[in-house]
Amino acid sequence: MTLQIPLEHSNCSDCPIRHRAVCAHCDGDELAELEEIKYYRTFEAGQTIIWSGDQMNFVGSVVSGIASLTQTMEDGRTQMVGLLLPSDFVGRPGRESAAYDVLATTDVVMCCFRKKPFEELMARTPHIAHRLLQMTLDELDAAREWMLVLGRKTAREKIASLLSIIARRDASISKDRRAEPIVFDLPLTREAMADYLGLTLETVSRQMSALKKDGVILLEGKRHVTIPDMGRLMEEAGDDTDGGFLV
Amino acid sequence: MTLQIPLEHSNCSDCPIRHRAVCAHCDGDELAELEEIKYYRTFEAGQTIIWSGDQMNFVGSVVSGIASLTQTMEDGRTQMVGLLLPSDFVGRPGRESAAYDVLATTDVVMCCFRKKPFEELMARTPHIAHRLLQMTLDELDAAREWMLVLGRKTAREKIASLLSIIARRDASISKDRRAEPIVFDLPLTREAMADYLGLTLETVSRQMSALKKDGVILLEGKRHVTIPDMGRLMEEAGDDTDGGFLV
DNA sequence: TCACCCACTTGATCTCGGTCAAGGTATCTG
DNA sequence: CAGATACCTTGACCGAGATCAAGTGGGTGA
Repeated sequence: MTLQIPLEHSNCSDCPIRHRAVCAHCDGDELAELEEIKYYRTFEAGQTIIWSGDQMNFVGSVVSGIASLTQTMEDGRTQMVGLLLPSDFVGRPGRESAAYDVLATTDVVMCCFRKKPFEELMARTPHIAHRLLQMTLDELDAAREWMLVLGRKTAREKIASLLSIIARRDASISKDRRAEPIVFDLPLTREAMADYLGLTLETVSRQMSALKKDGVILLEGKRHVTIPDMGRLMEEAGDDTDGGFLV
Repeated sequence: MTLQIPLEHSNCSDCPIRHRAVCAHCDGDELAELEEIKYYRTFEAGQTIIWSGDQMNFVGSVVSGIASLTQTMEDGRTQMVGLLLPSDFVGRPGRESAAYDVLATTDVVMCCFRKKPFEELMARTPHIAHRLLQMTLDELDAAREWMLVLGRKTAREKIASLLSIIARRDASISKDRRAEPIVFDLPLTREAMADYLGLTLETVSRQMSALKKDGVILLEGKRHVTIPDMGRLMEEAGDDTDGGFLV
């Protein structure tokens, strides 16, 4: 999903974008400049961070918590079009207004930069622009993989795909040994999963139960997931078995 | 979908990317350099232009014809994840291999640039990098709009959405008067439409017939479409009535 | 002119996931 | 502790779209 900074690198700063955009080619002036235009904001679970169509006066990245980009039709049908995990970037340099609602799915801390100065810095600093292009291309890849999920996969495959995406992101942070079970807490409600996958929450619930019954996943409570065999999960997702690990 | 250069500007050159990437801030040296690394390739309808996973040694843009980015699962289910119309850009600066199959839906002429020199030029030329970032953001927006279509719209709404996207692109090239009927030839087979929308070709056919019966569209033969009332079509698509024209 | 092909249409039937409805469980509050 | 609330599960039923199966029509080549 979108973008990710290995957390062990965040000692570079408590703000991921500094590492991603700047530290790779560290430059004291740029760091100082970023520091000046930087500020933090916190949001509670369920709060709307940005309304679609609003003027956007900042860009930034998620420090902790989960946010989502969602689109809503007049009759209330909603589709999540982006999932923002810690270290993901928010905002569109060069665009004045937001294209989607950004919702805090859990409590969220964001590190923000005032947009105008950030853009000016970007214009003067080729490697920041380059970094941003790479990040955007990553997001585009993620969106397109997601389109295959939405358009062609069954409900069971959709759930397996989502679990494997989350598991992969979690696992790659801690370790990439493939054989051992992967354990994590689901950061999404059943409803958020449904909005992600184009399903209803009832179907999500049923398929979670089915995957549990079949031993593909283990569930403790409603959110704590153990994946005993990642290969098995990826078969269920309809991906080739180890594609995700080779990316 | 994706990107578009008004065709009346193409007198700047027969190759769209020169206009998009360069001419806005014309510079003789850059133009000469692009000219050197440029070449044309033609493909027949049905041919695969690029295989997913292949080494990509060029970037470029579509001069004429329609190409599509598609993903295929092992069992043959396929989903189109990008539709490339004339003037759209192909390729991922900074990536070595292709992420999707690129198929020629009709006969296609591409204008290509050898990738290595193009990237070098890009590194030296901020406004090309900037242009590319804007194009990629546009594609990301298109992909996310498409995700709403795939995840939450009914078959009828999906067809109406596709027709309105194609009509809008066609219409904006010639004129943007809203009241008059819009006429165009569908560049896609029913099967390609199905792959675009996550449907079967039978469902596409049925919904086309239904829209015709209800007077939302007029059909002469199988491909020639007239849209008497664009607002009506957009209502059927579930979009707000004039959103598309305000973009 | 006929045979063939390809893209498309239409019909009959089936099925997956949506809808509606009832319960369950954990946490918080008065 | 009772009641409220938010989140989740499960069951019964239904319908939109998939699947399977003919059939149509226009274009091409022998």
